[in-house]
Amino acid sequence: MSTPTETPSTPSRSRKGPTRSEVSKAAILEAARDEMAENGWRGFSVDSVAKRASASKQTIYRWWPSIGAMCVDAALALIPDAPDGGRDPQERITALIIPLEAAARTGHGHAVLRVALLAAADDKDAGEVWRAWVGRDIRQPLRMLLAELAAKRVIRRDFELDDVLEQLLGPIFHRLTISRAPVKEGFCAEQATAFLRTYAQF
Amino acid sequence: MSTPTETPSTPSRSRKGPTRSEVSKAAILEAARDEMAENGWRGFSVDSVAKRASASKQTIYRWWPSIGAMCVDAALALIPDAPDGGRDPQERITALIIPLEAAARTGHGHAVLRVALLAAADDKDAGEVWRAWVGRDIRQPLRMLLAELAAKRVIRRDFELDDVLEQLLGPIFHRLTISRAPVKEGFCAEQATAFLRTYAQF
Amino acid sequence: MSTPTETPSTPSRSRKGPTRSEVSKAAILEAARDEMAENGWRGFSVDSVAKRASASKQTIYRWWPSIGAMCVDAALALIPDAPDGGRDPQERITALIIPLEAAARTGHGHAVLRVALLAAADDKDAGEVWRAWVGRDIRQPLRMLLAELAAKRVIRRDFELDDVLEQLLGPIFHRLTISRAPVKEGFCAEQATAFLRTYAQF
Amino acid sequence: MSTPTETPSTPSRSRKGPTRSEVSKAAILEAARDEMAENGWRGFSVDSVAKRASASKQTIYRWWPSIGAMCVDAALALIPDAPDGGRDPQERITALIIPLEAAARTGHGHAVLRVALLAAADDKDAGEVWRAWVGRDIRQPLRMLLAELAAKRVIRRDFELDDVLEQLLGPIFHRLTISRAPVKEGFCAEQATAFLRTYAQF
DNA sequence: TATTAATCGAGACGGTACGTCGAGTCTTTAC
DNA sequence: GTAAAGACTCGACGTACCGTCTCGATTAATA
Repeated sequence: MSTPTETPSTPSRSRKGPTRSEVSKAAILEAARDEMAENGWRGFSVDSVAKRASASKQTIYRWWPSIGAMCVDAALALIPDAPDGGRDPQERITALIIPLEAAARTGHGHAVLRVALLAAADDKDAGEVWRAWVGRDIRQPLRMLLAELAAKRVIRRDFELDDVLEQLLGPIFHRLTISRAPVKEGFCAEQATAFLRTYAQF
Repeated sequence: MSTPTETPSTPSRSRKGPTRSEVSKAAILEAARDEMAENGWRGFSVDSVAKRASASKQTIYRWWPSIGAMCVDAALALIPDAPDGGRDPQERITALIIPLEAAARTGHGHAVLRVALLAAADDKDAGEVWRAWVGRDIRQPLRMLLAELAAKRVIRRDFELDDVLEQLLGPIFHRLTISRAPVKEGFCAEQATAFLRTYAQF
Repeated sequence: MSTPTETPSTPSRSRKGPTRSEVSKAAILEAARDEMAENGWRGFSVDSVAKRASASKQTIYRWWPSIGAMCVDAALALIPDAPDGGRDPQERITALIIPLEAAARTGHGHAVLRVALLAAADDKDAGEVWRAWVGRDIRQPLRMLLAELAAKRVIRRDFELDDVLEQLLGPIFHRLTISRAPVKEGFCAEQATAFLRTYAQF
Repeated sequence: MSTPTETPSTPSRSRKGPTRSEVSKAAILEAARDEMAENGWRGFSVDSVAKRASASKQTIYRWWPSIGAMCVDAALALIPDAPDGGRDPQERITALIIPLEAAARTGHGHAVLRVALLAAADDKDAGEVWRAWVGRDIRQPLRMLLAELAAKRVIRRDFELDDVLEQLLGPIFHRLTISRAPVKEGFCAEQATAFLRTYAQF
């Protein structure tokens, strides 16, 4: 996992009354994933999630700013942490995006990720949650890595970080959403290879 | 345009009653594009389109199997025909995908294409319409072109057609949907260049 | 039958083209009766009648001012002519209303009459058609008969014709519509008897 | 009034969430009466009632099994309780049915009652609601009264309760629905008189 | 220990939209 | 000229959800 929503860093617990029920939260996210996989984004409904999780709609609206944000959260919970990449440039780039491949290859992860991407593209709040996660877990480490590779003259310097991000993520997103084809093992490694060939220092 | 909806193979007026009103069809697609740009995919409503087009919902459901299919049709009408590519391999590849760039750079084309992509990813019928268009206007010509380039030893032979398609289309789709950044002029040309570098014959 | 709508008395056949198709009319009324019996008044639809009769909706609207009027026509076609009443006052009164009883006791006549009454009560045109028929076939003969009976001192003179009509017709209409109980043989005779007892000359 | 809708046999607030909004209920019935008077039965629409009452359609369907049942409820709310009849047989019979006359003579009561009767005749649920009310407020007291009068030899014994009911109610229903004539004061008293003359013990 | 504030489930509420059906009109082809 | 076929706009159907609100029950810090 990657701590998608900020847990409020345990702020001294000053309020009266009961605190947030983590068991409710988990049940809601679990139910949300099932509903996402079954009904897609437009067919997704808060009522169904609440009923399936035996939760109240109010509880959902209390903790997420929009249902799209909840969908993204539910999907992010499926994405494992990035592994250590070793020393090889291709492996280090692959390591940044392979958690997505891993999530897409487990259970209904493919469908859940698809709906999360649709939510991020269609809903303001969901988009912010998604881009915040990508920024922290992929974009920022990628920026460091590319700077290092450029300094070592492994790759050229004339690239736009966001263009690279799109070339690395675009293909897998296309596969998850439009073509819906299964994500083969090694798919992300291929993208990393393609990137290095494209930007290789000649 | 690229004749998105099939013209009926029997052009001769054989049935009795009245025929499809082309005025209505145009008004509906126009209204659909406006609604798509304004409200996104989940916020898109048939009622609004019908009202804006002064059309009946029945008329919409009569001619499209689902609202998603109509959205894809509405977007496809924005995409111009592919230009002639000349002789240069990079230009010939670019020519296949540049109509998408052109559509994304005109008026509300960016938003309309985004919603069409979301519809294609979220709705079965819409996905079929979209993939049918891609298959005819991009995938099939691309297959021919790649076979020719491989025969001339410009590119390697060990590629999967669908992987290439995803590498060419994925980045622009990501930009249209997730990052929502404007599509710069020459964006598609860059993808073609990247592809040729990746698959260059060494 | 009682010639509910005026057939134009075979007027010289001067126009071109085919004249009104009597076979169409019969099919429409037959289909209408079936639909009335199956779906009631609020559930009755012109589309269904047209489809069942293999007729065009236009044909229906061409010949009846409203669907209610058509329903009343369809029901009136079920009502036989009044029999000759003989000399007995009770029998003569019974004879005026017994056609309704007869119609209500055949096939789906009960349901058809119910819907016709609902149409007559709910639709302006239907009401006029119904009241025209009642006026000609019941009210007018009843007026003559009551005048004769009053002259012979069989009944009192202080009655309102319309009150009498309501006392004679109200019970059978109530049975057809609200209670939906079967109309027993002799039901109308009982009403006639009750009327004579009520207005008997003492 | 006569408590048309069943008060729930469990008066104690046992369930969790909110209870039925009586404000909404009153607004809906009021709006329904207006719509009934304006548009009749076939022209009556739930959408219009909801809009006029500033209520949601869902709220209507939550509490009534059908729109017809709601129409009957709306009309029953106009009918006052039966007065005390005194000792005179004619007055005691009149007292049972005079609430209908009273309702029919106030404001748009005539039209509202008409539509309620049409609903009761055309819609299963509405018919049940109507017959339940008639059974409790008219038929049952009438049965007791007639038994008493028969025991006192005021009337004959050979009558069918439902036939009597039809003779008492049929005329006023005919007037409300088919003839649409105003209900004169004393109309119900006349029916009671007619009944007593008809069934008088000779 | 009692009070109090926040949480939770359940679900009613006013609304908007769904996809279908029907009304009444109009247009086209067949006879 | 009449009829079948059926497309058209418009409006209503009964259902599903949205996001908000209210209710009784529960839970934990405060008094």
